[in-house]
Amino acid sequence: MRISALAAEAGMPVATVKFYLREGLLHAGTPTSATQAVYDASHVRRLHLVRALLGSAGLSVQQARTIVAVIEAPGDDLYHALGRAVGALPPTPAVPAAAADGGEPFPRARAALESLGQVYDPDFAAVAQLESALASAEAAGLPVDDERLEQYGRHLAALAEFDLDRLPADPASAVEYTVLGTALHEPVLLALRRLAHQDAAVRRLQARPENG
Amino acid sequence: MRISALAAEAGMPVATVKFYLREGLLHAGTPTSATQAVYDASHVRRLHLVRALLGSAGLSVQQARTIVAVIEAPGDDLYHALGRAVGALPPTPAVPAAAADGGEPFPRARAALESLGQVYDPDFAAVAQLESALASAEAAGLPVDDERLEQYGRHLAALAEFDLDRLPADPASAVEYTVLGTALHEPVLLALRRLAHQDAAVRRLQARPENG
DNA sequence: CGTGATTGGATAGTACTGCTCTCCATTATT
DNA sequence: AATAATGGAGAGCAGTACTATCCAATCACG
Repeated sequence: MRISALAAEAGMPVATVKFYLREGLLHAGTPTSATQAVYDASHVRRLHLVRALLGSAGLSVQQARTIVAVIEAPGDDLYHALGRAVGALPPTPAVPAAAADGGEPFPRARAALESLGQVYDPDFAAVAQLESALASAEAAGLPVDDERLEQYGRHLAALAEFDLDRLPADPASAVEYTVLGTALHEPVLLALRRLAHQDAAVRRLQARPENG
Repeated sequence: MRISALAAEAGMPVATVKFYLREGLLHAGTPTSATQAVYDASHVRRLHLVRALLGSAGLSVQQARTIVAVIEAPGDDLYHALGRAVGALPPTPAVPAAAADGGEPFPRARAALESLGQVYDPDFAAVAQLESALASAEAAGLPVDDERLEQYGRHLAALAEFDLDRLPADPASAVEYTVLGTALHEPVLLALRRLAHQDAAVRRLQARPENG
C-alpha cells in the first residue's frame, strides 16, 4: 500500500498524511526505493488513532505526539508511562504560579487526595490540573466544597477500579490500554455526565411542574 | 472604578479587558460621559468567570460568549437554558455526518441512554457528543462495551443526583449554578479520574510487584 | 483656563496552530 | 521514452486569542 492508498483508506487528503508523518504522529513506511515506501494496516490503525486524539479527544499535535510516543515506547513501567501520557493531556499548563514560593505547591489538591486516602505525588501532572481546576472554580465564584470532592472522588475511584480490572496482562498492551483509555474515554465520560444532568433535571421538573 | 482599576483588580492588561468588552464577554460599564464609564464588583466577578471559562475550562471566546449569554438571560426555563449552554461546550461540532441519511442519527448514544433508562432527546448536543466519542473510541481500536457504558452511566447519574440536590431554588441562580457547574466542574472531574487511575495503578503494582 | 494624562472605541498587527498547496528531483508504470 | 506518482521540504492560509497603536473626547490639576 502506497501513500495515496493509505490516505484513501483513512479518508483524509494525502497532504494531511504527509503532515502527520512530518510531525511524528505516523511512523514511516518501509522504503522500497529512494522515493517510495509501502504502508500497512498498522499505519491505517495509527491514522484512526491520531484522528481520534486530535478530533474527539481534542488534543493538540504536540500532545498527540507525546501519547503516540508513549505507546510506541512504553518502557514496561506502567506507572511512569501513564505519568508521561497524562502530563501531555489537556488542560495542559495553566499552573505556572504558586509553585516556587517555598510553600506547599498544591494545597487544595493535597488536602483532597489525603481526605480520599489516595497517593499524593506532586510530580504527577493531574495534581497540578486538579489544583488549577479547584482554584479556577473558586475564582469564578463556584467553590468545590469537601463533600462534593468526596463524592466525585469516590465515584471516580470506583470507575478507576472497573477500568483497571480490565487491564491486559501484557505490559505493552497495558500501557496502550491505559493511555488510550484515559484520553479516549474522557469525552464519553463528559457526554454521559451532561446527559445525566439533563435527565436528572427533567425528572425534577416533572416532579415540580411549577418550575418547567 | 474605571477601566484601568478594573484591569488591575482582575490582574490582566487593559487591552484584554477592552477585548472582552468588544467580544461581549464583559457587560459595559455605566457611562458617566461620552468617553468614560464606571465599573463595579460585578465586572470584577465577570472577569474572573471569563478567565475560568477561557482558561481552566478550555473554552473558546465564542463558547464562553454563549455561556455568558445564557447566564445573563436564563429565561426561567432550566431545561432549555441548560441545553443551550451545554451545546456551546466542547467538544463542539465534530458530528456533521450520518445525520441526514434518513436512519437513526445517533444509534449508539440512543441505545446507551435507553439501556440506562435516561431520556433521549436528539436535539440535546451532548447526545451528538456521546455518539461522536463512542465512534472515535471505536475507530481508534478501543470500543466502549455495554458494561463499561453501564458502569459509567450509573456513577455519573449518581453524581448528577448529588449536583441537582444542591440546585438553588431561585430559577436564575439555578441556571447559573447548573451551567457553571457543568463547565467548571468538568476539569475537576477529569483530574480526579486521572488521579484515581494513578492511585489504582499504584495499588495494583504494589500488590503484584513483578510488574513494577 | 489650559495642559497633560486617561478613557472608550476602533483598526491593525502578532504569535501560534493545524492543516493545505506548491514545488522538485527521483522513481515507477506503460 | 513519456507520463504519473512519490517522498520530502518550504511556503501559504485561515482561525484564534490576544496586544499594540492610534484617535478624538474628556478628565484632573494647577
